Amino acid sequence: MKKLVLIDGNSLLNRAFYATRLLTTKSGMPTNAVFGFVKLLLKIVSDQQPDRLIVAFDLKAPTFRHKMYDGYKATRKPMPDDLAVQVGTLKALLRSMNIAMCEKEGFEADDIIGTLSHKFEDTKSIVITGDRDAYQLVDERTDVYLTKTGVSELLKLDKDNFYASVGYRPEQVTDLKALMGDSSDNIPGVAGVGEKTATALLAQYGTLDGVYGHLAEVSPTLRAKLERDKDLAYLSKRLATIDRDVPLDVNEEDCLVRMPFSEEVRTQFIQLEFTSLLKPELFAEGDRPAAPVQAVRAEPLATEDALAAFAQSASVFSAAYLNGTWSFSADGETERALTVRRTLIDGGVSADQAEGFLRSLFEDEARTAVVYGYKDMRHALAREGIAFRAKAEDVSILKYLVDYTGKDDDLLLALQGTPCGSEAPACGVWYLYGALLPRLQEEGLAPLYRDVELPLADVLFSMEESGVKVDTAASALFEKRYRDEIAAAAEAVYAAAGERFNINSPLQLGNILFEKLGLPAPKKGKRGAYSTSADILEKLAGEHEIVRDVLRCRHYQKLLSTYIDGFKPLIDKKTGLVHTTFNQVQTSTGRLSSANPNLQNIPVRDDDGRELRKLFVARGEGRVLVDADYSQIELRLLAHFSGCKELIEAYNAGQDIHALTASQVFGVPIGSVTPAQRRAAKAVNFGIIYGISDFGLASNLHIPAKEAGEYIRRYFERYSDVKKYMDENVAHAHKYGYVSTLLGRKRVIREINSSNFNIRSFGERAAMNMPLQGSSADIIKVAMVNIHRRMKEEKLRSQLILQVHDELLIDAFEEEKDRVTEILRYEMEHAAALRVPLVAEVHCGKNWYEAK
DNA sequence: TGAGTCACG
DNA sequence: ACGTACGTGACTCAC
Repeated sequence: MKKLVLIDGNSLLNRAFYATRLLTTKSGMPTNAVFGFVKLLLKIVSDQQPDRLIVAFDLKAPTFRHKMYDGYKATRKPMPDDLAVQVGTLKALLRSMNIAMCEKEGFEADDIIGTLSHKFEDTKSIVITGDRDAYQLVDERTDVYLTKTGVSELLKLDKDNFYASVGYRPEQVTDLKALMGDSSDNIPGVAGVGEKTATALLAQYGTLDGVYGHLAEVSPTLRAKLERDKDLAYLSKRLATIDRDVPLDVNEEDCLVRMPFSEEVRTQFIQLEFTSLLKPELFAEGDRPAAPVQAVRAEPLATEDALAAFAQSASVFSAAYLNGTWSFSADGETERALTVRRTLIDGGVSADQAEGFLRSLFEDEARTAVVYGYKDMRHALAREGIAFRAKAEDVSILKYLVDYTGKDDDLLLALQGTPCGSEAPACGVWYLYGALLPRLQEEGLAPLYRDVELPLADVLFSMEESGVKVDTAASALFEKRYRDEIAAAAEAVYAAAGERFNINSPLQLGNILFEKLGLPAPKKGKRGAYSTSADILEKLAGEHEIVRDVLRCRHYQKLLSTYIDGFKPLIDKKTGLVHTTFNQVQTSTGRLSSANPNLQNIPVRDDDGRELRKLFVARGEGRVLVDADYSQIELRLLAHFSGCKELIEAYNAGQDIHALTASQVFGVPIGSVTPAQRRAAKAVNFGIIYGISDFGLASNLHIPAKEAGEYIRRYFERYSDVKKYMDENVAHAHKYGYVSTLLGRKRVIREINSSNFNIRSFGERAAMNMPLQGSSADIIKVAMVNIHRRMKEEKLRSQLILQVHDELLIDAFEEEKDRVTEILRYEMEHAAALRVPLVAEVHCGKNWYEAK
């Protein structure tokens, strides 16, 4: 006898939605119902091992029951938006999984299931649903599994246990509903008869007809109710009765459960961020390198012979370093994988032999090492005194370029869904490499990878290794000053408040300012929390002197904790250098990020904070810092991409672009633009780059949204090509799901087709901004690679040490200063040929403050 | 661990 | 009508 599983899709999705905590992807797409559904589906398949499986869905169109009774399901609330958007996601996923789906206009999923449960010869049916209506389907060929509180718990009802579990028989279900009704479907039943009375009546008289045949025997009040609603009772019975004769055209062969799933399903799981479902056994073997897995299991630990044999044959190998253990894998003539512990000596290999092995692989320029995080591995080897001279392939960069998801990229996560266990990361790296390389080609990203990102990894390695010199003596002076300022400001705050409290706590501060002192505040955020942000406080500065002291306290607290105390443990005591880490695979636009410490957010905007830059100095006598930054690179890219004639001509003529914008927006001659007008125009130009909105511009300029909207209207009226360009970006994102940069770097924007206005609007702004921000990143990366190469070629000893998005900093020898300045300017200005000139401004100084 | 705040381009 | 600027990282508090 064959086994057929029939799932009530809507019912189960609904249950899964309420039983699973709200999950969303990083981009905010809700996925909890789909996740719960798929998890249960996989469990059913694994537990039941069915031959066939069909998921039935309701359609929105009215059914025959609506025609019988206007009120049918009239009280049902509409699906919440977060659930409604998941129906399409689920169906798309099921289609990829080759799961048969069935829906029919005019019928509900129940009817489809009822019909299919008897359709096929020699088949036992299992119905999965959260709806008790399906009880009536239980018979010798049909079991019903009801979802209990969670979704993973199922209550099994079959012919034998039904009466004991439920208290009546399956064929009585419709009669029961006829009497008691069903509020969820708005089935009326007999008024005044509930579950208890109905069950008792049916226990006594068997059927609805039986009840009405023995009306004389029931109590007068009950008899009156039954007589009055007799028509409703029979109508209710028809409404509750599942139609088991729906005309359906279902091919039995299409309902086979096809496991394992295709690569497409794996891709969708990754996109939905269902990482816990990425189990290797669920997916087809496909193009996986199967051999290394076998080898790993056969030969997990290195022996002297194994090392020698591996080194002999592996001209291309993958390597990973995790928790003190190296692992290697190769796909050469002798497929193998092995692990080497550096500290614990396993398999008779000594520490020296292990080191020799590492050298023979990594210091050999003729080999290719495929790794995940080349820069980090190069650091790890450097700490052991081993150079990384082999040609490198970095899978983390491949993944970043090809399959950007915005998730934290740790190796183990990336390896989920590969056939390799955690004991063999190198095998996983090899697998990912094989999977990603073809996609790099397909997407036209190979030049960006080979000519820019991969060489850049070497540049970043060298920048991190060089480090930046910090003047620790000066740092101590700043520290003293900040502590004094904080203490004074805090005392002033306490005096004005009449009590001591924690000024660093927005909660306590809000209560003091807005409750105790009664300052006016717009209530903001959930649970009525007050905002104490600088933006709000600055508006209140005139109301009470405490506000200025709070701001002063905050200001110095920020400088002290982030740039003095925060830096201390990161400064190398012997050398006085800080070595930041540049993350090359983090941002959605292609920019770098900097951490531990972050050297890309050192204060500069206000004069007081800017002084901190005096702490970052050239590393000794005879050295100087050379700083170069692009002038308005994103606006120049906007002129280039949009083809806007006015902007292009202005840049070619070296005009002041903000003044020009001011003259256009405010309708005054460029010579009579006031400083305030120029400032406003500058904000408009920034707004354009960010994907402008009247509200955003208004809050930035502190003007009414209507006025801001007027600025924007005038801007786009004057620069209509810019408007057209922005619209094209949004349209492209809608159509293809991504936008791209000058060098073809892509950002997938799934938010763009969201039904949620906020999420969609965010996607549209991102679509407008990313090509500009990302192209700027492309260009400075090209410049960095070329600058590094030029300095090497010309044997200069000066070192590139920092990149701050549109700025480069070189720690230069005095005698190389002029040459370095020339190289910096030339390579930055020639990193791309645009319709407008690229301009870099270069300055020198003993410290970063002077050089800026 | 997440929210609030604030430093940068 | 909706409720907002784009991209980061670090520190602090409070759960």
